[in-house]
Amino acid sequence: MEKCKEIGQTCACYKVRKAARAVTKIYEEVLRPIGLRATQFSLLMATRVMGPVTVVKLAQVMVMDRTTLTRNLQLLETRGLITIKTGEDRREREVTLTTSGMEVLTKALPLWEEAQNRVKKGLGEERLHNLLDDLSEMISLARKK
Amino acid sequence: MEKCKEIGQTCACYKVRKAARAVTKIYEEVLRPIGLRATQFSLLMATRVMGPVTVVKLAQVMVMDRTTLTRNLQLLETRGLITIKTGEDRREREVTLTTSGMEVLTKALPLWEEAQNRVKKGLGEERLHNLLDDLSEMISLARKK
DNA sequence: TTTTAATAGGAGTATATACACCTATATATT
DNA sequence: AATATATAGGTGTATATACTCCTATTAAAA
Repeated sequence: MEKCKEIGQTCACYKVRKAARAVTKIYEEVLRPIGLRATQFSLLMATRVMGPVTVVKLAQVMVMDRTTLTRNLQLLETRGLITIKTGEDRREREVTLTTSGMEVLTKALPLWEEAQNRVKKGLGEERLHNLLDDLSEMISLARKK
Repeated sequence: MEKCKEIGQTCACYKVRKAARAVTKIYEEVLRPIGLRATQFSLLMATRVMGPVTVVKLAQVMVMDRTTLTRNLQLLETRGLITIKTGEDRREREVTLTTSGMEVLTKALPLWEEAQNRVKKGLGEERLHNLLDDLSEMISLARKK
């Protein structure tokens, strides 16, 4: 049980989750004025790029459980930032960004940039780039099985 | 709005949260047989090393909101894995690992090692080490303000 | 063509997370 | 000592997350 101390420094899960809480705080602080959570901002961005897109496809890209995505999308739909309607294949549901959603994103972008710059300056551009690459690797690693 | 695509690759918040979901899945998969979530495992570990420890102190170390910690601790207390009792300073509440909690940790450790090894092999020991260091840097960066 | 498989998605439930607002206790100020 | 302030902690509420089990629809097999 003497390992416990090391694990606090070496456990990938612990460290990544802790970092997620920490970095989320930075971004949500700046996004609060427009009432967007970190996940919501990411979802709107993804929808902007991929939409119209099905729930399953979006969940794959976000590495998010399909049912988690459903709940998250419902909130955005209620606020009129996206639309969700049945696709040609009537099993599928297509998610699309609305004009209102686009407007919110336009307001969000400079705020996002504030947070991103703070992280960039804090870590250094080089190091941040490296970090993001390594995280991508970790993500695809987890996808494999 | 053409920036949207890049942001998917460069947003630190998005990437770290996504990685957290991905890596959590790996660890929770192996921990499921003993009924521990990733956060619960980390909390037990932290309590093992730091306990008896106050809620505020534990929250600082975990970079977790105090109230979040309260809810998480309640679950562990209900299961008899920790005890929470009023300290000398009667505002404080001291968290301590129980014998039962220690036993669960003993069972959890080899399972945790499975997951950790999978990540270590996937990324390479060197790269993982680097990644964890960079995440530590990001965490302390977020702590500063 | 009927039956069976696979796929897309939702609802129930439980945990994780944090903000706003509250109480209790200890410390500092006067 | 009485009051004010700071600190520790909890509750209400809302979002985030994912597992299990369910239905609907499409595609495949017989």
